[in-house]
Amino acid sequence: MAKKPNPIEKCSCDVIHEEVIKQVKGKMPPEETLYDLAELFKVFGDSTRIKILWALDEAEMCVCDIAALLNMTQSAISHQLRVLKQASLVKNRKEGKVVYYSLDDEHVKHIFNQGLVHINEDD
Amino acid sequence: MAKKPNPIEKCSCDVIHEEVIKQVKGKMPPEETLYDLAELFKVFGDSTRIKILWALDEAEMCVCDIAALLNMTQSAISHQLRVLKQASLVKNRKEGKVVYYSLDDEHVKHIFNQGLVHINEDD
DNA sequence: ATAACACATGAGCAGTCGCTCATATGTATG
DNA sequence: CATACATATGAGCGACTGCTCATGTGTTAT
Repeated sequence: MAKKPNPIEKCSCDVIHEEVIKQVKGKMPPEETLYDLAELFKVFGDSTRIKILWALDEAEMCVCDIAALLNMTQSAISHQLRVLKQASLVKNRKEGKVVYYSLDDEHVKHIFNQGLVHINEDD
Repeated sequence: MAKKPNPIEKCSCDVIHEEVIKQVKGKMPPEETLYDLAELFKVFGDSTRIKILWALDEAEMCVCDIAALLNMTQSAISHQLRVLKQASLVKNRKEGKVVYYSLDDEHVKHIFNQGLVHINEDD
């Protein structure tokens, strides 16, 4: 088998299964979709935010309540709520001085549950 | 209303809804579960790993194939495959010099799909 | 207006992450 | 044996993250 010059820049090794690569490449979703997906999971990738989301799934709460529940500073919670809001995962309503947060997506629990299924497998 | 000393250390503000906090606290899963869940989503929170998982869902591939497909170095891919394997998301089999990777969890696509549902909502 | 309070936000810092580069490991081949 | 090749891995670097601390904003009460 004659050695061909590697057609792909960054990979120093020879391409072994060109057909497979071509086939898979055709089935991959657009870059942007995969990027957005990663960005979403990045938001879930922090235990503080997971706790906040889990708590808000149980009840609407104000910033101070969440801070007390998780035994963290108001500032830390506020920063995280900002991240969650930018990801369209939580919404808020204002009542005087108090801002109440709640979930803005009914899929959050579904995503959590799928994750738990993986965790609870024996490995 | 008499001001009570704040019973919780880290929160400087008054607890406004003690009943709600107590109720939600009772329904929260154990710390460790929420931490593990965050650790799992942290693995999904990188577009390179998302691409690898998506590709492996289409076909079993060797390290070199994946590197070529994603136009990245073999080293970068190898490092990421290590992370994915530690998370029990991929498995591998060795055939001579070549190591073939494939998905080790049929739930991966379900988790992705739930994420996509969120992304595709209007916001 | 002044004070008190709930919350938001910017700066800064320690820790983490994902890559590159060099090199090590392991396997087939001459 | 030496060589070539597929992969793994450690060190190191720049970028990012999640917190703290100080302060700003907006609302209510006196």
